[in-house]
Amino acid sequence: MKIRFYPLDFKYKVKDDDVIMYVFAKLESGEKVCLKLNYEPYFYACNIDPKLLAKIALPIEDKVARVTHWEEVEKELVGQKQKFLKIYTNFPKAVPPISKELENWGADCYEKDILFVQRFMRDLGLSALGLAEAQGEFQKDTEMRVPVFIAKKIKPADLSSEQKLRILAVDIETYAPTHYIEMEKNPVLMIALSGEDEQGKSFRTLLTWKRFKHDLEYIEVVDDEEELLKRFREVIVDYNPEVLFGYNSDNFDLPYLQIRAKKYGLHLDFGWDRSEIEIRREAKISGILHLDLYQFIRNIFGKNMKTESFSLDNVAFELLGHRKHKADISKLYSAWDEEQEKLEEYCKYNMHDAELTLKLGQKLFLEMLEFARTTGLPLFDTIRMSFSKLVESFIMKKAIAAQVLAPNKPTEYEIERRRGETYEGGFVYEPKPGLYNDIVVLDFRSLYPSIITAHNIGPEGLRCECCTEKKVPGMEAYWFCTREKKFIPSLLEELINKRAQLKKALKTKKGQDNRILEARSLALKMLANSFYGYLGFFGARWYCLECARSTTAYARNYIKDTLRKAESSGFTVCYSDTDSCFLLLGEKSLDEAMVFMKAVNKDLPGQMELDFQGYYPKGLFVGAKGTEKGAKKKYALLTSEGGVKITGFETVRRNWSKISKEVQEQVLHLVLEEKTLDALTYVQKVVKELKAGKIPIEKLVVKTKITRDLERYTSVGPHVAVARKMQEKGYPIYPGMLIEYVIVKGSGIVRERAKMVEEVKEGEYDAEYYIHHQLIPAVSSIFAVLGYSEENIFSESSQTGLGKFFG
DNA sequence: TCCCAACGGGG
DNA sequence: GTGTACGTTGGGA
Repeated sequence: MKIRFYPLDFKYKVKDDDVIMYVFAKLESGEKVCLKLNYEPYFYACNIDPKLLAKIALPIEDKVARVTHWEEVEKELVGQKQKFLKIYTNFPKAVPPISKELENWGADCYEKDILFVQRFMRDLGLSALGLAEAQGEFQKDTEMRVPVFIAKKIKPADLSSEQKLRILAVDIETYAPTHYIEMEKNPVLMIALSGEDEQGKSFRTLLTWKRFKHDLEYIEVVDDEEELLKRFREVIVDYNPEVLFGYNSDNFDLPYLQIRAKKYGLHLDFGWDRSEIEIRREAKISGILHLDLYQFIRNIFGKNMKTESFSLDNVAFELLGHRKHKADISKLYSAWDEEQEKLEEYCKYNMHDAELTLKLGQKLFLEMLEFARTTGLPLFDTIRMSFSKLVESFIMKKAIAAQVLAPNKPTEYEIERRRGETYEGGFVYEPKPGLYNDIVVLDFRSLYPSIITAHNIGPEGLRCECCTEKKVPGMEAYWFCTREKKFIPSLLEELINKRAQLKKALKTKKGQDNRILEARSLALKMLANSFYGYLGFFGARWYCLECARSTTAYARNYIKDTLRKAESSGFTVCYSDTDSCFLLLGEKSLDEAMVFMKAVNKDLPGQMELDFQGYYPKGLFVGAKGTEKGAKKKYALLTSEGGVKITGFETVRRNWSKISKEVQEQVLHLVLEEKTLDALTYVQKVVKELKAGKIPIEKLVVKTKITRDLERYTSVGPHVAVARKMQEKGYPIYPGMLIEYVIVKGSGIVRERAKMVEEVKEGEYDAEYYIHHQLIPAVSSIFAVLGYSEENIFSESSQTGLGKFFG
C-alpha cells in the first residue's frame, strides 16, 4: 500500500546485518507513523585497486566492518571530472575506519564523514515537514507507541500543505542556593508546560511538590521530586506533542530532568520507540522534535537581531515585545525553604517563561523550517548549526544533482595553515572631519554576492586554462573562468534569483498571509550573504581564499571606480565604506545624482547594482581620537524628515550613563540642524544642572557587568567595589550580574566613591566626575569638528566668553 | 606577550 | 555517532 506523510525527524538503528532508517512522521490524516526503511552507508574513493576491498575486515566494538559492494561512478571534484569508486559498507560506523585503512594504502577518500541521517535525507530528496510518499505495509509492533510502516521505497511528493502541529514548551525551576548550577545535588522544584494542539486549543500545567496557598488554576501538586518526575513523564506521554520547545533546554532543562530522573531510577522514556532522552551536546527525544530556541537564535536568527545578549528576557522583548515576569530567581531556594507565601510569584514566573518560550517557538517556527528546507536537513540538526555549516549543507544538497563530490574537511594542520592566511577587506575612505550639506548616499546592493556571481568566483573556475586574460583587478595571479558557469557561483546566483522572484510574488500578494514566503526570503537572503564569508572560512570544505580575496579586490575596484566617476561628474566624495558612496551634491541636483547612478549601473555586470540609499541635508564626520585623521565608520546624518541617523558613536554602551547618551544625541541633533550655539548652550546648561545637583540620580547610573567571583578580581574597579559592599549587605552577587552604581562627592579614588544607587542622596553625586568622564568624552569630538576645544566648552578660563556659565 | 580555560544560556 | 561549536575574554605563566 501507499501512504503520504510529513517527516518530523529521523534516526537509524543497526539490527543484526541491517541498517534501518526510522522516519518519525505525521500522516496526511494527522495520525502519527514511524516508517522503517533499509538504507546502505557508503563513501567514495579513488586511487585504489578494487580487488583489495573484499579483503577488508576491521573489528569495531562487537562487529566487523566490511565492504559489502562497490560500483564505479563519475563525479566532479572541484571542477575536475573523474572516476571514483562508490564503496558500500555493512553499517555507518564502518565508514571511518575503512576509509582510513584505504587512505593508509594510498587511496583518496571522500564523503566519509557525512552524518548518516543527513546523507539519507539528501539522497532521497526529503525535506523537513515536506510531503513524501512511501510504498510498503503497516506492521504490528508493540515496541512502538505509534503504528509502524515498513517501507520499500520513499520519495518526496509534489503537493505540500502547511501542517498544524501539537506543540509544547517546557521550563523548569530548580533549587539553587548558589550561582553555580549543580544538577546532581539540587532538586527540580517546578516544571511549567505550555502548549497548543492542532486545533489551536491551549494547554497549561505547572507541576510542583510543595503545598502552599495560591489562586492559580494550572498548578498541580505532588508529594516529592520523584513523584514530580513521574508525573512529568505521564503528562508528556498523554499530551503526546510533536514538537517540544525550550530555551537553553539542550544544556539545562532536559539534562537536568534526565539527571534527576536517573537518581531515582526513573526512565523518561517518552520517545515514540520508548527510548529515553538522549543527552549529548544536544538533547534528543525519538519522535518528539525538540527545538532549543536559544540554539537557533544564538547560531542563526540572532544575526538578524539587535540584542547583544540572547537571554530569554532580551530576546522575548525584541521579538514579542514582552519581558519576563519580574521575580528574583536567586531567592527561590529560600522562599521554598522558609517563605512559602512567596512561591506563587515563582510559579507565575515559571509559567510565564514557558509561555514566552511557546510564543517564541510559534513566531520562529517558519523561519526554522525554511532554513531546514533550504539546506535539506532535519529541523533538529538545522537549528543547531552555525552559519558555515548551513551554507555547506546547502551546497552539499545541491551537489547531488550536479554530480559534484564534496571536498574533505581540512585537517587540523590545514586549519592552522589557513588561520595564518589574511587578506585585505573593503575599502574605507577616510573622511575629512566636518559638517557637510546635501549628501547623497548610494550603495551597491548585496555587493559581495553580486560580485561572486557576476565574475563566476569559485574554486572550480580559479585559474582555468581557457580564459587567462581577464585578471582580478590588482591580483595578477588570480583569474576565473568566463566560459561556463561554475558550481559555487551558480548556486549563489540561484539563491539570489529565487529571492528576487519571491520578493516579486510578495509584492503582488500584499495584505495576504505571506509568512511562509517572508521566512523563505529571509533564509535565502541570510544564506546568500554568508557565501563570501564561507569561502574564506578556515573550516570550509569549499574553502577558497583566492575567491574571498578576489571578491574584496573587485569590490574595492568597483567602489573606487564609482568614486572616481562621481568626482569627474562634478560630485565631491565625502565618505565611502565597502559598498557605499557618500557624495556631496554641491551645485548639482538630486536628479543629476540619479542620472549618475543610472550611468554607473549601465556598466555593471550581472546582478550588480548601485542603489539609491538616501538623501541627507546634513552630515557630520568627526576626527579620530588623538590624530589629525577623520574617524572611519563614525558619523551622523540628518534625514529629510528631521530624524538623525547615528553610526559608530558609542551612544549605546551601557557603561555610559543616561545623561551622556542623552547629551550626545541632543548635541548631534542640534549640530546637524546648524544650531551649534544652541548645542553649546545646551551642554553648558547640563553642566550647570550637574553642578547644582539637579540631575536625577537615575540618569547618572553607570552599569557594568560582574564577570567572575568577587574575590578573584585583582584590579578593583568601581563596579567591583560596589558589588563587594552589596555582598556584605547580604545581596546575592554572581558572575553575569549587572552592577549599577553612581560616583559621589568626597575624597579618595573613584572606586571608594562608587555607591549603590539606592544609597545615593539627591545631589550627592560628583558633578566633576560626570563632566570629565561622561560628558566630555561624549561630545568633545563633535565640538572639535566645529573648532571648539574642550577648554573652549568646559573650562572656566575660556576665552569664548562662555565661561561665565560655570561660576 | 603568549597560552589556556571558561563562557555563553539556564537557576 | 560516517561525531566533538566558536569566537572572545581574562587570568596565569
